[in-house]
Amino acid sequence: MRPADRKRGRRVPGGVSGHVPGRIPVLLPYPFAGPFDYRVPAGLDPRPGDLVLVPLNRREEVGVVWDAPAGDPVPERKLKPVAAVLETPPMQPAMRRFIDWVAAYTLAPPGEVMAMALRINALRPDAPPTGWRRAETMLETRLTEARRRVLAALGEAEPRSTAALARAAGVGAGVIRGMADAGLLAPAALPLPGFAAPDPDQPGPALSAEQRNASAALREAVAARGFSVTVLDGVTGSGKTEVYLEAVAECLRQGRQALVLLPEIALSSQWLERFERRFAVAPAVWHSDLTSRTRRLTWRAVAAGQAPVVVGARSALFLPFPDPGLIVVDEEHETAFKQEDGVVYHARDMAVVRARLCEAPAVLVSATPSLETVANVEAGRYRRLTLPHRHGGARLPEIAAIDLREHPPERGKFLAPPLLAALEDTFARGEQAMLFLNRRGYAPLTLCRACGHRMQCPNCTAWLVEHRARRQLACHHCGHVEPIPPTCPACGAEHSLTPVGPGVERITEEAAERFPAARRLVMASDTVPGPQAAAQAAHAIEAREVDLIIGTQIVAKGWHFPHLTLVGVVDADLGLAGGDLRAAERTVQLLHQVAGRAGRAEAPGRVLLQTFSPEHPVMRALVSGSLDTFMAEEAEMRRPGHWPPFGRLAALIVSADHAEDADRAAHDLGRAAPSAEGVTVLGPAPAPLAILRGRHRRRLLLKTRRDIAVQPLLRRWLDAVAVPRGVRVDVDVDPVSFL
DNA sequence: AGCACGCCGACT
DNA sequence: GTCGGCGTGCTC
Repeated sequence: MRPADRKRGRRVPGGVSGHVPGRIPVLLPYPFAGPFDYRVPAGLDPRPGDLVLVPLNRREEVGVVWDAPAGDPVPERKLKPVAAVLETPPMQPAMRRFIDWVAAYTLAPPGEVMAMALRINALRPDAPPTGWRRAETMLETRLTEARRRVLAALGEAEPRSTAALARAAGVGAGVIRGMADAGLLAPAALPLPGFAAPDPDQPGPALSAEQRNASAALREAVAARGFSVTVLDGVTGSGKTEVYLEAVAECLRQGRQALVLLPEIALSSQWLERFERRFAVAPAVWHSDLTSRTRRLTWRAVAAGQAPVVVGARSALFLPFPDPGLIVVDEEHETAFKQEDGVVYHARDMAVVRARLCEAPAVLVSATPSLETVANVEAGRYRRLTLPHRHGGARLPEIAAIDLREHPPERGKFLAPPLLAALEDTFARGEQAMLFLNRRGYAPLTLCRACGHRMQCPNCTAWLVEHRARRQLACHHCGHVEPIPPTCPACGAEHSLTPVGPGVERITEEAAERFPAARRLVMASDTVPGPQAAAQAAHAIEAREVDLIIGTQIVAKGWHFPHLTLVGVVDADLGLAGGDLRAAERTVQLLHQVAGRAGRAEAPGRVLLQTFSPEHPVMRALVSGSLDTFMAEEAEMRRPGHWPPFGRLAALIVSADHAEDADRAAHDLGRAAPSAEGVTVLGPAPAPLAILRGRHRRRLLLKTRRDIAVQPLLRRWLDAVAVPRGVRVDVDVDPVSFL
């Protein structure tokens, strides 16, 4: 008998659990079509959900005992025996059903989906502690000044990490190492945030009557302990976070765990501060940049029910909550919730599925709910709570368009006179301003004035973006970089390469010329790379150490800057180019979110949209504040053609190293396309990014009525076509990107 | 995903 | 004569 079984008090053998006697299906974390069968040796009794060690092709792998018997039974003689049942807590039935559901919906191999739930190395023993405390026996021998500072910084209480200690003492990490070697410091486990119990009953910020009503409704949903979906739709600055934190509090009172999904956890320093203001402790956080130790400890704490609240990116959906009592998706309209590589899934939709499978309430939060969500409200599937007013008496900003045909910027410049005047006024009043342009770098295109050559990525159908500070041209799709050439690579002309169009760097340069006294801060994914940088930037803005923020879409996300009163959108038309189904919807959402950064406290906010088409419905909707009307009109445009949310879409992306291979495979797929009433196939056509990372790409789009499931159609379709080696077909169910 | 097997170039 | 390049195929 193995120790593991003894500890779990299993009756051995005989009691085989409802499967074919002596054999069990085991799902392995690889892209196989389904689980593999294994023989159960005498002395082991693996049950569904158990983590097991099994032989696989000369190796041993960790898998999970699955529920469904495998499809074609493999001949008895091929079966290998299960090697061991692991001590790790078994995977819950609700999680197994969730994995099966996601795999079936996205057409991903189930093992690949399960890998997301196991990828935490939960099995390895703990890494050695990574912090330091004072050694027990302190040899007060000749301490250097640096070493004395380290001991002073350390104090007697909490152990601290090498990096934190070095920073606090103003010494290098080498000093810490040396002290450890000399026995002055002893290793100690670092405390992990997120496991402290938040007190739901400690008083939080004062809520308005409107907020109290909404939070009462959410608390009821949590108290009902069943599946429901509530949409919390409140204008920017209405205090939605504080409202749903009351639902979290209710969940905690029940002793259940809560999960909050944020689109960009790295940028959520202000969210974490709000959480701490409400509950006095930090939540556990989950995202891809955690150290492996923190990952492992967090995963285990979640599995043991000891992390009361987890705030995380989309991958947090696959954490092993034994009994979640609430799932919140904040900024539910955000496309960042769509995972685009590996298993292609939408975390907002899968959060609703997970909530349903574990009979918990889901809350979708946004100031600009997606059309999908609005359609679900109107169909009666989701309940909607509305917060129509800003919190604390603040008013919504006044939004106006600047017609660039009437008010052109100076030649070679991008800020129109009315916007410059507004900036000047704002700075004169001592208030803060923001310029928004969703484009990183200096210029999106570099052109030779002599021969017309355009600097292009060697691997992608994309222009290279100039990053002047780094003296580089970069591809934003594949990461290719090259130095800015001194002469035109096509014609050899000197001084002929010209930047065309603006990026945030170029706008910053223009602002610096116009307003040399204004203190500027650029916020883009490359200048604000991580959580610390984001927190630092936010604090600098809050402390009024910054007058002008120039940023890409990362400035749109939920920030609260009380002294910010002017937002200038440099190119409001930017997102509308290209025939993307959701271009208008996304542009309205993004610009509305950006606009919502203005005037969140006493001083009223103002937003100026630079556009060449102020008559465009998107601009009209933003200016008049009639977002609901716009979305209703957008919906009516999609309804007759059965476009989402009134129909279903799935994309097939065919890619190959050679264009001919991609074309041939795409045409073969096109010929085998399903045809039926209510089913349309568009394409094949070259993808807008026809070459990406050196691979040639073609797209086909399957569109069906809403009452037709796309998965069986897709399965039959893909089974009917033999895809040659070297050609890949990726399936994207419910695509949000059409590149 | 690994990790074999397999058939073609530069080495002791 | 071998070491080894990574193309392709299998893993219950």
